[in-house]
Amino acid sequence: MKIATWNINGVKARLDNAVTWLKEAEPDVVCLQEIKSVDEGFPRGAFEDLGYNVETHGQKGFNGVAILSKRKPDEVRRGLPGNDGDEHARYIEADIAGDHGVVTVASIYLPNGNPIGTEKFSYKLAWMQRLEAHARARLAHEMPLVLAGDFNVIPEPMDARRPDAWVSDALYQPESRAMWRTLVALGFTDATRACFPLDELYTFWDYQAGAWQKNHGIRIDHMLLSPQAADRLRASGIDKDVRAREKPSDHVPVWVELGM
DNA sequence: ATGCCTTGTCGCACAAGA
Repeated sequence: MKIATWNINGVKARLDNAVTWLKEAEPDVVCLQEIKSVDEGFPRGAFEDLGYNVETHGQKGFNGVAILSKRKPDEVRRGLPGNDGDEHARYIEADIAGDHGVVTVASIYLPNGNPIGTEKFSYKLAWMQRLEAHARARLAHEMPLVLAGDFNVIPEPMDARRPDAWVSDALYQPESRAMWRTLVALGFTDATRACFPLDELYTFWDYQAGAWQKNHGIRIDHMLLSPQAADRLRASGIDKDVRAREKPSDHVPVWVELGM
């Protein structure tokens, strides 16, 4: 089973790009972030024509997440538990059957948190604490679980071409990175890094200042595998070439192949 | 130091992104 995640930065603006990539990559499950659409406005027909079931958790104008799945999910849950007053659409998870068991897949759009020192940064850290609590509860089931998405965290210096350029950024703050480590230490495997321990891996290049041309990238899109999912890890990759196409997202797809 | 681009919005500039 191939599972992918991609922050597409606007599903309507990226529709042609997304269809092209889906036909090439042929993932069984796709987690999307920043769909920037309400549920009713999501162009579901274009994805259904490719054989996908479409589950969205959208909102107007910004944020919004979705899960596309070749097999119809057994169950779908929307929103990250822990704060009923949180209006941001940043979390959706689905139980999806493979040929050998069920995997729970979450599409995550973790808050950016900039600028630091504001309520945006405290919202990010609070959201990460809620994610940790939810992940801890899910791990207790001891089932295959994949947390996939735009985590908006640069885990290590090697995950940025120019780490010094990010020292004042919410993505690279000690608190953000510590929360990331706490989450991973619950028992997750960072799939892409596990497959390529020493490689230069980036998933985002800013639109501005020629970041792509200068390879001024960062790795912030991640796939965390529970022990039961990690046992089945066959391969992982980053579809970097998507960034060089016409009208690209500033993020590129990341994927894992699980033997299930 | 700031903006650099891009998307979406009851657009005609601005918020949000990272």
